[in-house]
Amino acid sequence: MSTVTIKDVADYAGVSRATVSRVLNNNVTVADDLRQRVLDAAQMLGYQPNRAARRLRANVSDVLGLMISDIQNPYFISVVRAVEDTAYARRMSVVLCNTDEDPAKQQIYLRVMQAEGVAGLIVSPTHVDDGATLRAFAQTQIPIVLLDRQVDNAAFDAVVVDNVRGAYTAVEHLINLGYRRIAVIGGSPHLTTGRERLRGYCDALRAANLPIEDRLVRIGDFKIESGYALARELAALSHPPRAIFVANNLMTLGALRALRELRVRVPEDIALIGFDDMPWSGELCPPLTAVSQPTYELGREAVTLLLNRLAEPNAPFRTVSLQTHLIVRESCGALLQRNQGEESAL
Amino acid sequence: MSTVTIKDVADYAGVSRATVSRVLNNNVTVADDLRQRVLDAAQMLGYQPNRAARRLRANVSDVLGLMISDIQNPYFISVVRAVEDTAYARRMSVVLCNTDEDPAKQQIYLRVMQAEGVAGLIVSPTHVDDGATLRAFAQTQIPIVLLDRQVDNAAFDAVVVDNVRGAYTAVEHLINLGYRRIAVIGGSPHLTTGRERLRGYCDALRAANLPIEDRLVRIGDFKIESGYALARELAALSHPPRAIFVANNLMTLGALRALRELRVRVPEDIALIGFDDMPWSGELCPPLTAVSQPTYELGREAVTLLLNRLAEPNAPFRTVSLQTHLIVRESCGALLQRNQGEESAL
DNA sequence: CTGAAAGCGCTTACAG
DNA sequence: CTGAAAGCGCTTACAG
Repeated sequence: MSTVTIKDVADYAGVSRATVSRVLNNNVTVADDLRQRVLDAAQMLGYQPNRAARRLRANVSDVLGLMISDIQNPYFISVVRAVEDTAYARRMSVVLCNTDEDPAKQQIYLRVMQAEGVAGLIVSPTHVDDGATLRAFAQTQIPIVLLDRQVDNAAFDAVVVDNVRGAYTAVEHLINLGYRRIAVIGGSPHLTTGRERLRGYCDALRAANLPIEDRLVRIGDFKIESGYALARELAALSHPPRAIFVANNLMTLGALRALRELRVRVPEDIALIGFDDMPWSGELCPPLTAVSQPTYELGREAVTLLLNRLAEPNAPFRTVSLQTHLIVRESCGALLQRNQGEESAL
Repeated sequence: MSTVTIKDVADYAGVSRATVSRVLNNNVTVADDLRQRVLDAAQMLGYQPNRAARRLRANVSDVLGLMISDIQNPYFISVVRAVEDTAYARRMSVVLCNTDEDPAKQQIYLRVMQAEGVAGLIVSPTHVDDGATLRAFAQTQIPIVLLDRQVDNAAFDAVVVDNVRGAYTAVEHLINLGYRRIAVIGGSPHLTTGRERLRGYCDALRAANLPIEDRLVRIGDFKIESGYALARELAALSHPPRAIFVANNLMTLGALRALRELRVRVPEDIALIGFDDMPWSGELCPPLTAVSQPTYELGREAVTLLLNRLAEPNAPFRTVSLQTHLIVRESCGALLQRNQGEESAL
């Protein structure tokens, strides 16, 4: 298994290195017997073309860059898995980095990716203002596809979810259940996901002619701790909400912890719906009603967009928007037995 | 941001390309003024050495391969995060792949990693019998460090956890709580983790002079579904166990789901302790008592071992074994109020 | 259809 | 201490 090069294969097959290369990248016609000899030799010797050399010479790369903004988030895990699977099927590798929601780190990684010679980049940007940075990077001719979040003032291929509608549906569900005082724990306002899910919340209240109360609108940063802190604040209100819509999975986990500690019963005292489903959402306490994103499809679609872009560099940019769906379990109170009188008090 | 090469820097600084290279890899003395000119020029032009070229020529690589056996498992997420962080601090990138517990896929990825020219490899092997495969790979001079699992008949650097002791502690805890009929849902017997955690279970029972009952020993495959199926089987026994030790996080989640569906109360009817803690284990239903692994340290230590190996290729192989600790919450029944009479019936 | 040769962007003996 | 040159393993015009 010590390194066998194209020269070894050429010698073994009795042809030139050019011919070996041609056969293996089969873009051009090679006589059948030569082709066969080369294939046999490569097989025999266990030849594996050196990717670094290939990349250097041909400006052709088999590696995909994946820049995730928070690798601890279960949401992204599923995406990573999908990207990995899809890349594997195309015989590409993926180099992964975690920008940790930090624009500076993202900037550094962008340069690493360039130096690494990736064929293309899938990135969940750290900020709506990353447009300029990303556009500058795109000058290198390395295509970018945005994942999960969009960016202002710049056009890229993107795959996202219909956040407004997802949030709307969740809040509407609470309203239909009879809740009137519904709070929101929103996500980062410098992220499109944060903005859009908040919009969905507001739209749903307005559509039901319900007031939007300032004190019931709390903005966090999509991390566990902020969900925890904000849920505590809401529960401590003199006139606390009867339901909360939480804009992502991590904050939902934080909120659940806070309410547990406070001995606030979910859903009896306060109902909860979270954005993002997780494989174990049904085992949480209580089983979580959640807006489920098609994470696997998101990742797969991102790779597809990237590959299409590589094939057609000048095609118009395309945004693929996928729908979410609500999974109703117990935290929203849908299973609660209540009488009419009680309902009007929610 | 279009590509600037070493030639551009050399021209700009008025030196040869060799000098630029020397300054940037500062292994050799260069006159201070030249050095400064080069540094300025590089800074000025935003020079980023082409990694593919570097790898090709110098056989020096800045990329670490990370081969994970199940990227969906929250356990590995934390490890990935640690590896990523640590690599980043050393200015290295990581190329990730998911072998999906499949030896064939692992084999393919091994070749990809070689072609990719990684500096070294961190791998959680798919099977104790992967020794031969990995040893063959090691012929390429690319060092390997094993993570989480060991392999038979082959020596590598490795970072693992004391599984026997971790499992022992968990089962001992159950025994101390008064449980006598304790079942186990074990992991894959072709993995050292599966074997060792089972051993810990057996050791603890023996130490307490408790019998090991065949029907209370169920072996799964570390996936959710097997935890689910096996928990159902145990609960359906004519004389079901009063406590279960589950050998990993995913199977624990499956067991929780099964018991919920069966309306078996945890811990009142059957107590549960799982191997592996998760950030949201406290929010599960009920809050989970678990054997916590120092996942972040595991990942960090793996990178350290790899870097040491790169620096000293002939040092003796080293296995770093980290300790786990038990986090007591509610699923084990520690918080249950019981009287003496009841205890003797467990 | 096939081979000899140039060259991708680096690093590193080899001279001086 | 510094530069000219060779060469890492490929691919791709350029001839034939």
